[in-house]
Amino acid sequence: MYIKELASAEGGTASLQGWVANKRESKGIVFLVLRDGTGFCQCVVALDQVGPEVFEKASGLTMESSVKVNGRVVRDERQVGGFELQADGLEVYQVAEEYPISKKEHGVDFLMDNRHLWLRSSRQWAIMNIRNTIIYSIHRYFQEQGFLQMDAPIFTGNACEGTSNLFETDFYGDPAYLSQSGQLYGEALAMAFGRIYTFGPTFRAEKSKTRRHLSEFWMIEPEMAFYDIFQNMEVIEGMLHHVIRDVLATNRRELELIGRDTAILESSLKPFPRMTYDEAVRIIRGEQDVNGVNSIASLREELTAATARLEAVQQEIAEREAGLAKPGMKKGEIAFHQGKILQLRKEQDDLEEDLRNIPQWIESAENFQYGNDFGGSDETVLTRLFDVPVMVYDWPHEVKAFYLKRNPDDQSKARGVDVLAPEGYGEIVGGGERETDAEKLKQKIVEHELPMEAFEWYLDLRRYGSVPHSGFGLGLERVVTWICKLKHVRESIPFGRMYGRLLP
RNA sequence: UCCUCGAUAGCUCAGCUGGUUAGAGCGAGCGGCUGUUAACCGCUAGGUCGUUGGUUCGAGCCCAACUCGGGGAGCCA
Repeated sequence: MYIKELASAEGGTASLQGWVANKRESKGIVFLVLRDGTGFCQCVVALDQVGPEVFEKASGLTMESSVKVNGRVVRDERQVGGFELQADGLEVYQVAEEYPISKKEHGVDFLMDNRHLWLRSSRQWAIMNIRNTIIYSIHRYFQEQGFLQMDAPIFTGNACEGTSNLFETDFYGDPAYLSQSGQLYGEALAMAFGRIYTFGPTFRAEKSKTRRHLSEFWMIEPEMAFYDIFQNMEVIEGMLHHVIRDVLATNRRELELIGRDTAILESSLKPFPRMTYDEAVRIIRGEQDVNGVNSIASLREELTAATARLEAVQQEIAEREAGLAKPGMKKGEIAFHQGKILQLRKEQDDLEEDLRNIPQWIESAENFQYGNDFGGSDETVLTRLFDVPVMVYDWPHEVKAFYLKRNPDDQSKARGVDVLAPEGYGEIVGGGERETDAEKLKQKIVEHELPMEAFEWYLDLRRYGSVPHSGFGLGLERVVTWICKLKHVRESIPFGRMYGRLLP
């Protein structure tokens, strides 16, 4: 039986197999928190119930020891899953060696070195369950509408958008690259099957060390024949609504466990604001307000607030340290204050980071040059003003990919669309309507100095029955990161690959 | 590639303007306690202060280079 199914055995008996996630012990009673992958359940081993032999075994268990526990299923509202198991039998598979991950806090580097074990912790369990819901939800959304899931190759001979950030490998003596996008293949598939989506790994050899970059990540790339950019936006919004609704419906417990405030997720079920690049620029520069809020003014307010908070935090740290310096404090009290100080120092670090960042955001927002692509700070400045993802379309064609169609009414704009997640998460989707004219494409390929011969097959798509079509790419990990409100993408994927991280 | 912050016990951190035997909590081991939720209380063990070189009577602390890591810029999903 699995922990998830305990409700069906209430009042009866159950046999659980799993790992010891936590243990607390008193004379005559041992509390084992068992973890089996489907959930967590406290098992109570009482000396007078099981006898000295079994009790001795329970008492000798270490963290992450593997066991089988038989017992009575009792409802107990104090427990996470709502049930506990009152043991009458215990079988030990293995008494684990000293487990490196303790119940206290750890640093990122240590945890990443132990990622294979870190995944067992409740927070990671919750995140991975949400990731699973998101993946399943995306498949369901497209499958139910009749899209075909198709796979683009991972080895590619040509670069989709330039070669600078590609991983090069050896393909029987010829250079080959790991795919940085399946999009061009997606377009070929859409011309064959109408509406398709790819769902696969993508590789970017960017030496970026930021909280939103991975070298290997999973991308969903739908491509639809006969769709224009506005229909494309409908699909993006529909898909994200579907995903958010599914996560809210199936992962309430997990969201609570990781402390995710669901208010913004609920409000993201509203229609997403759609604005042109021009309008977004006016908002970033503070020339246009959003619901009465001005970007620059609100940044200034935040800067003031952060400065005041930092002073308060520093003062509290000083006070608590002074208190600790005095003799005669009880051990528990000392531990309490030390814990507080640790928390405050973390907050201090975060505030200091804000104080470094915000002035830069203000500067870059005030001096934003019309015609440029948005940087990370510009996205933050814009999305802070919304509680839903924002869709920005019609970008200056110079900053966007060669395959995007121009706005027929304004040739300076390309029909690309970026979806920017709120709360500072930035770009989660990039897409647009594709150029249909072979000659215009050729011209762009020349301008971008791309090897024409590698794109001949792509140009064929415009020679034989060219049609309007659109699509987009969704970064799975960025969506997981936003929905779970994680500080870093590395927690959104089982084994993240990024600059400086290849093991485990 | 650039900017910025950091590296002290198994883990998370403290260590004042350079000063003699480097501290705490957690974890581990032992003991105590029938209901705990990061349980609690007592005791014990545990350190070549990232590496190399320099300054100094004296370096965990100052300087330089390197290595590794955090955050950011660029680039992007």
